[in-house]
Amino acid sequence: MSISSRFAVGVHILTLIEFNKDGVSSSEYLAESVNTNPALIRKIIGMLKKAELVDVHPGIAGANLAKKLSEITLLDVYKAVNVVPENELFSVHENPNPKCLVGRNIQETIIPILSIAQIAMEKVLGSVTIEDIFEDIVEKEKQK
Amino acid sequence: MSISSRFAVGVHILTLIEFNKDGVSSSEYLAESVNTNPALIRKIIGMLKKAELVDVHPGIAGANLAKKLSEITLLDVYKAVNVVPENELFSVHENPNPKCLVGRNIQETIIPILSIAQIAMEKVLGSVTIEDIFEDIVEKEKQK
DNA sequence: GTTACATGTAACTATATTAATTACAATCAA
DNA sequence: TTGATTGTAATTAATATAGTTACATGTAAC
Repeated sequence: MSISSRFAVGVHILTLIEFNKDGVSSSEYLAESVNTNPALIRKIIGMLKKAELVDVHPGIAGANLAKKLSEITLLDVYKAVNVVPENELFSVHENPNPKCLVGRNIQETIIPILSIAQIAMEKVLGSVTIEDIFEDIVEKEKQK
Repeated sequence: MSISSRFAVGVHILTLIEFNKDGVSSSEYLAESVNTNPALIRKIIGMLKKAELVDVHPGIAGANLAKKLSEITLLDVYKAVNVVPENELFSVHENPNPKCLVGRNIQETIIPILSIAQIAMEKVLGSVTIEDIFEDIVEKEKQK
């Protein structure tokens, strides 16, 4: 199974809001770039708002960044859009048999290891900001 | 989303086969420890067999390890049971708008970053062997 | 060769998530 | 008041998980 593309879409949205900072980033505008429909964008924007990454108001067109580009990491977005349950990237079978030596110890043995693996992944996301994405897109575009 | 517990069950199975190496690890025996049913165990064992981590034969009761404990990493198990598509822990929206600056660059910008995050996670799994799990269970049990 | 038992698989179920979509109430600017 | 936008609920189709039943296939032992 894969982590929902809500995360990638969230990054796309935030980056595009910045590129379009002199314009109005309505859900319809954003949806056209992502290539999906506005309702889905609004759902994701709602999550980003809850995490205080964007400002957006009912009745008023357009979303704006609530923080500086350099202060929003991919990890912030990842957590905002709720694609992985807290500390549960890996699910573990629930009721191993306590009468068995392995059954009664396996969870406390592997859960910390799986947690370290998850944190290693999240640490990478935490080291990249939307500003990095922004700059990289500028670079990539230059080369075209 | 979470990664399927097939992975944790796979680790459980391999560890238990080792603890039970003087006995017969039938799918029914393993299922009792995992606390699920034998058919599910056989399905997972089948994947472990395909990855050459266990030996098992139709008609003959019991599965055995095909490699030394210290030569089986959690990453081997993770790949064997196919819980995450190759290099696609993160899914990315498929058809961003090429007419938009962000749309036509976002994929090639974020995919390498997401790949680095995934590899960081997998590297942790690659650093732990079933032997480590085995030893840790021995330790945990001593403390009880 | 028949019996007993185990593995390998297919099929089916219930549940959950994703992504797409429609619909509409609530909100605000002009 | 009008027109446009956000917020949100509901629906759908597709896919994955985990559990389960059923049975053909394969092997050993009698």
